[in-house]
Amino acid sequence: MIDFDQLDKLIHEKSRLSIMTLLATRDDWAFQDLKAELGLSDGNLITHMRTLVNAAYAKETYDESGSRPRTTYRLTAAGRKAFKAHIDLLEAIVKASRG
Amino acid sequence: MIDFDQLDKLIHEKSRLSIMTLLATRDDWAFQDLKAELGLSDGNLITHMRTLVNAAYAKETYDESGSRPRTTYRLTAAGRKAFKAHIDLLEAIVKASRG
DNA sequence: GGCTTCCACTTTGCGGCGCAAAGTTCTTCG
DNA sequence: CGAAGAACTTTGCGCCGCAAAGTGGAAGCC
Repeated sequence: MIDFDQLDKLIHEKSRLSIMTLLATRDDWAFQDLKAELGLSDGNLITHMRTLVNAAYAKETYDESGSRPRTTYRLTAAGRKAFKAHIDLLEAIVKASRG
Repeated sequence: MIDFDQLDKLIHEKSRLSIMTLLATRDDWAFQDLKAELGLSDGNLITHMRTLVNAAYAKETYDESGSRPRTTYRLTAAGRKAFKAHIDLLEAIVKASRG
């Protein structure tokens, strides 16, 4: 049977699952773009991003060269690996539920 | 893009996702069997089952005919439908993450 | 046939966390 | 120079997953 314990709680949470899915599709995401794309509030999003950064799943980059500050995020190798493992598990769940 | 808001919070939670997956594979599940299969504590499991029953995703049946009481659960039509929709969404997420 | 043990749930309490509202800092505009 | 807005940050509330303690009744023991 599937080992549901291996579902990474950090990734499984709905908002972070959506964030990780976006981060996996493109190298860099600005805070504002994530916010707009996902419709999350500022406070909500930053909390999730901090969680992902603390887990070393994402890396934060400040860019102060422009007039307005700009924070971008990208997956780390560990983040990409953990996300892939998570997706593999989800796929197994889907398959088990269809059988 | 995928609408992550449609992920049913009741189903998405890790423990309940595992419970729903089991309930979907077989008609009837006894409380004790679910507990043994998933390794959840009594209090944890009953809380989740109550949540699912309250949501009308599962139906509870008491059987007092034997010497020991026995509580069994099965998915309702609504539960089966909601679970299927959830699995469809997970599948879409998996596909989007592979592309 | 009482007394203890065990079984099958239930209830309770705590800790953690998602979420939005309010706050902060800095830049731009009149 | 003061007000407005942008881009985060902090704070506080409320919900909820979880295990530890509780309950009520059957089973074993003598």
